[in-house]
Amino acid sequence: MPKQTFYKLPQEKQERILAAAKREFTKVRFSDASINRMIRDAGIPRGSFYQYFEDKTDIFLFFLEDYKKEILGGFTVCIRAHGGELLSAIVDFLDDFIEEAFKNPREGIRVIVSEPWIFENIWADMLGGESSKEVSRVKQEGRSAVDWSKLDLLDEAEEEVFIHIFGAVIRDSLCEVFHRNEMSLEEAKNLFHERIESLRRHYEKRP
Amino acid sequence: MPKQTFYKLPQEKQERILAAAKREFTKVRFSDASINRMIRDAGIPRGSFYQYFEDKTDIFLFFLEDYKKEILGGFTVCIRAHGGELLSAIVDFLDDFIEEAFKNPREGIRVIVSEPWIFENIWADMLGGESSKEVSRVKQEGRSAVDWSKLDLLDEAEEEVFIHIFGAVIRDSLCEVFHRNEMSLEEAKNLFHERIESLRRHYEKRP
DNA sequence: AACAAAAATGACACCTTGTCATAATCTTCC
DNA sequence: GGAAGATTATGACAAGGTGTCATTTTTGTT
Repeated sequence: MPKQTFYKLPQEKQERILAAAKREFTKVRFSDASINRMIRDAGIPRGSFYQYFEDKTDIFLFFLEDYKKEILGGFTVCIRAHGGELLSAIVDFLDDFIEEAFKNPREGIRVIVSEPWIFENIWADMLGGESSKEVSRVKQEGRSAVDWSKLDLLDEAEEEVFIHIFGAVIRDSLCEVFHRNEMSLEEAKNLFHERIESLRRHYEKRP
Repeated sequence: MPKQTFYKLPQEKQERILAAAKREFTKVRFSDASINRMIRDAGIPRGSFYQYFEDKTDIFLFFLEDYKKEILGGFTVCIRAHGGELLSAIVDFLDDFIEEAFKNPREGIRVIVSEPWIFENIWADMLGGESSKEVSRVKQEGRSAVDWSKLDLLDEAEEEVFIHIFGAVIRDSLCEVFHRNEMSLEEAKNLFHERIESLRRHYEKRP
């Protein structure tokens, strides 16, 4: 996370830097992102960057806080719209997400799938772990929007385990869709549907 | 995959290069691996490297073929030892794998978790996709070593879906164990057990 | 205003990668 | 054997990346 100095900066400058970071990180994958380009874009000298951030990871994590709120917030809305049904909600959410990603070819999605720890970082916020107050709130909301009684889980421990399994499947599928060889929109959607349906068949309570 | 020129090289030189690649890729994560170090280690000039390989990814994929055979082969033996019970086999296999990884702190494991597409590449060999003849054979053996009748899967399609879900959970857990904050050996093992047990409870046929 | 602390700055050292002109070597054919 | 042609080897080079640090500028305090 940014150093003290960064937060003392005028709002305008902070935003300019965040915007440049966002442009860079949504354009190329993390490992290809360049500090050089970001500072050129933001119009700050090289030395200043290191006055504000430790390194690329540092500014990325800062940027990610924003991105997280956006994603988790949107998902929570979606869960509510589906009356707490997590699995129906995710299908809907991913359909939109993929469509969007196919429209703006590849942009943005790279943020999530480019490094294993990134999705995990996002996902962890639905579980626990240290996050900023704001993100914590968003996380709590998301979790409590789910109607857990519809799933066949023994106790809170397995509830947590399920969230991990669920997250793993989504991440894995996202990687597959956006990382490997080309795939049509229909194929991509279908890939998700199949997997979520399998989870539903085995994890939803039967009457 | 390597260019023609590489395969015309004397065996000894090929092996020297592969060995150097292996040392590099098992020491640092993919994005930090340096061609420079590899060629220095292997004692070949810079220009030659590009005569043999396209780039870092190219030599990595070459190295990975070897690594895959090792991993998939070992897992197949383990599946057989468990009479085809996939879930029991994976618990056993991962226990060993993690113990090994904790002994030689962090070495090797990086290969798998450092980039999302790597594990997928390995895993894909249990499903299909283009692989070398040798790997294909290993893959077929692995798949047919599993006693699928013990799992509650509708048809071959869901069998395939399950392999993905299964792989996703393992990869996700590996990332969690080796990527994020420190974790004790016991905690790590327990993390896997919990998740595999949940899968077992929901995916194994009930009497 | 004078002094100390904090922040800004860009040149620098050192790394990386991929290319390319040239040199060395191997093939082939007469 | 030797000359021509194809293939391979080689390291210097350009272009770009990162993190540091001595120096200048700004800010805050007495």
